[in-house]
Amino acid sequence: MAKPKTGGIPKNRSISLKALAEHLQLSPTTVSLVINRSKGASAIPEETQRRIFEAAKKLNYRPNFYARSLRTQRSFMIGVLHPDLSDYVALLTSGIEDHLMREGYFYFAAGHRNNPELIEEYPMIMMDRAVEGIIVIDTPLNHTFPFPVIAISGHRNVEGITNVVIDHKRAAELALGHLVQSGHRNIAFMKGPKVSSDSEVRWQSICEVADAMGLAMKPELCVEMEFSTPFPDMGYPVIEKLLAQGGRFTALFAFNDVSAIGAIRALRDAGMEVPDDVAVVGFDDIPSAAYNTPSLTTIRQPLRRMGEIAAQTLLERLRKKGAAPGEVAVEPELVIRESTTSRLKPSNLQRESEVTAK
Amino acid sequence: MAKPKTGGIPKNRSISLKALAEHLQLSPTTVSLVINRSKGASAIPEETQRRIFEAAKKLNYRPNFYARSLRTQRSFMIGVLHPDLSDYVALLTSGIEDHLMREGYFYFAAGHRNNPELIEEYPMIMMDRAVEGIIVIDTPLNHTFPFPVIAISGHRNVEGITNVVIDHKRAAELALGHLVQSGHRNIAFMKGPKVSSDSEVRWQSICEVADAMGLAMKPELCVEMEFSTPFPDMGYPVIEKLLAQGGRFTALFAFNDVSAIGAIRALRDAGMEVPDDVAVVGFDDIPSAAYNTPSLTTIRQPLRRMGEIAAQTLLERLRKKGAAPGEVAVEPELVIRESTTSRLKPSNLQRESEVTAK
DNA sequence: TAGCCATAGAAAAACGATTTACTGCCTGCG
DNA sequence: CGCAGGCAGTAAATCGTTTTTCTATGGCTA
Repeated sequence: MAKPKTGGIPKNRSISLKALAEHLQLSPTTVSLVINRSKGASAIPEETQRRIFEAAKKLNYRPNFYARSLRTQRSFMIGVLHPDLSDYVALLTSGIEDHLMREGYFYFAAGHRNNPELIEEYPMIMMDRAVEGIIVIDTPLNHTFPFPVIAISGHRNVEGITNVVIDHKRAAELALGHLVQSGHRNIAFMKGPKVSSDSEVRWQSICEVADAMGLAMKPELCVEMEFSTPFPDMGYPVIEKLLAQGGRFTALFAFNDVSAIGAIRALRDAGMEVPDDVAVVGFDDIPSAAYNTPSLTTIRQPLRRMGEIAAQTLLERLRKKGAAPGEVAVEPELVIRESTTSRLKPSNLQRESEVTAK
Repeated sequence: MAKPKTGGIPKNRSISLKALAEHLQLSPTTVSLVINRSKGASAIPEETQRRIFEAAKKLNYRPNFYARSLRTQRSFMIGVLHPDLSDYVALLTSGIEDHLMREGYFYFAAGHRNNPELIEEYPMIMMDRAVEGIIVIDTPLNHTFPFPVIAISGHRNVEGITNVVIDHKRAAELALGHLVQSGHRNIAFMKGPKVSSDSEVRWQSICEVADAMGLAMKPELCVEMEFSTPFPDMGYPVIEKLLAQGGRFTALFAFNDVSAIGAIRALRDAGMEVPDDVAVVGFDDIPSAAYNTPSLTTIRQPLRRMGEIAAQTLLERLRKKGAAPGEVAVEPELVIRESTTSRLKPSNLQRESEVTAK
């Protein structure tokens, strides 16, 4: 095992601007002006500026973040609120993080676990911590806030909240189109749990599209999930219920990939093979969708990209106050894999691609 | 769709202590003392205190976080540094978050993607933002820091860093014991990628235990992963390489669950069935392990718990400075599922349990 | 020679809390 | 009568910046 290199000195809690100024025999004002490259610094000669920078580097001066924030009223801090750190959330967050870091922002995250009190409280706490805006994922908000708010997969129409959503109508067309073209008529549907903000809109779109395609949605082939977890267990019991309802079906459109994986497990445990007995379509295209056995046919949401868009939109709103787009939509994509066809080889492992904003 | 209830007023950026004091015809001092329940507040009569609290509530007074932090030199903020938001990291983070929130701390997270510059830089940035300590996940640190640091899956011996680790020796005993008992002699081994801090220790333990069990580790049955991603693709090419080396084996001990899933896919694509042709053991017990097909036999790390322990240890070190335990170890557990046995039913879906600190 | 501008920098007032010393005023006690 | 101690607070310093306003000197121009 490597020897414990105890490299670079601990960098003790750094010195203050005042101390630095004293050391330089200058006033704090001057030093501050130069360090921040303010317009006022133009009056300070090159030589002095050099001295200042040099000393700052040598003494490892690092401005106190709190003092600075207190004065400038800026924190370069964004709050991210989500139900739970699922795969889905992790990908979105990853996209958010990418963009924020590039722009010099940090974020803090909090998971409310669908606890209504926490959903109320966290935004307040974040506000206390002076975030400049927040991004909520799959979380319904009822207030308006004194800062910009972006909702990913939010569908409320709240003043000051910009929704980043996927085109659910198109998604339904892709999924149902694929199944119908593959010859399926008896399709079972899984409605998302009430706590998930996408459930209602996604369901409506499916109904509309099915109707437009002349496809009957038989009640005995529809089930609704009762709870939400970030794990496949959320898809298991609902399939048991579906089977108990006794309808016959050759295909299943699941609410999302996580529940589709649980559903497939439940179908297998009941003696049915996927895709031979039942074809299954998921939603999201989380990383494990491609590696599940059978790999999942699914409606891909460009999650990373959606995270980036959310972050980008937020920062834009921060720059020019006022203009708050109500919605930014992205396009879904159909990814066909084993769960609706017989074995493919090699597996379809490609990742997300494009996006359209409107 | 629900009508857009625009509930509770925006809570404009809240008033200051001074304003509140003025409104009450009291000095800021008094109000501060009472609000913070300082010892000095004992001199203030009940009635006045009531008035103060009432007004604070009515005017929605919320102390300015920056001003307060500036004065008290406390931020109640922890930094969490990780390579990437994988399943593994998400679970740990979830545990960390649980504990921190309970104690009134917040955290910010950053993913360095194994970029050495970022690994250097992020702790500094976090320090600038006045975190009181940091928790690193699977990230090697070379400095010492002027605040407590906890490393999950870290194995360096650095002054001031407390490592939270799993007992790898025990883990190897469990995995190899299980395979040997099931009659396997020709076992293939996957060594983790260099960037992962667990790779070396885990490998050493396997070698020792194999040796102790009189099990030969044939070179043609050993492969090392070249890269690390949070997705199963990290396990795919390494199996192609293993097969190309031409050794015969009936079992595989993968580096972790993610790579095990990719490995299983590669084996299948090469015409071999799991577990019938090859038994596979993973490591971690991430949520999808139980839902993979075949479900994964694996060495479970109590990830959530480890996160909690890390957070708890950090806060303890924060309270009583000085005492810095070098290591806290937790016990692994063997979870037997389909990938090493023929089909089980129902699937073994239980979650993590206990832990031991030493 | 008055007026003006550029140069080089400093003083002082914020930002919004916390905290250490005080200040009067009363009352009870020896 | 003198004073200790409790009561009910307050003044002022401080945390470390940023920013607006100011000064002092010298040189140039009209």
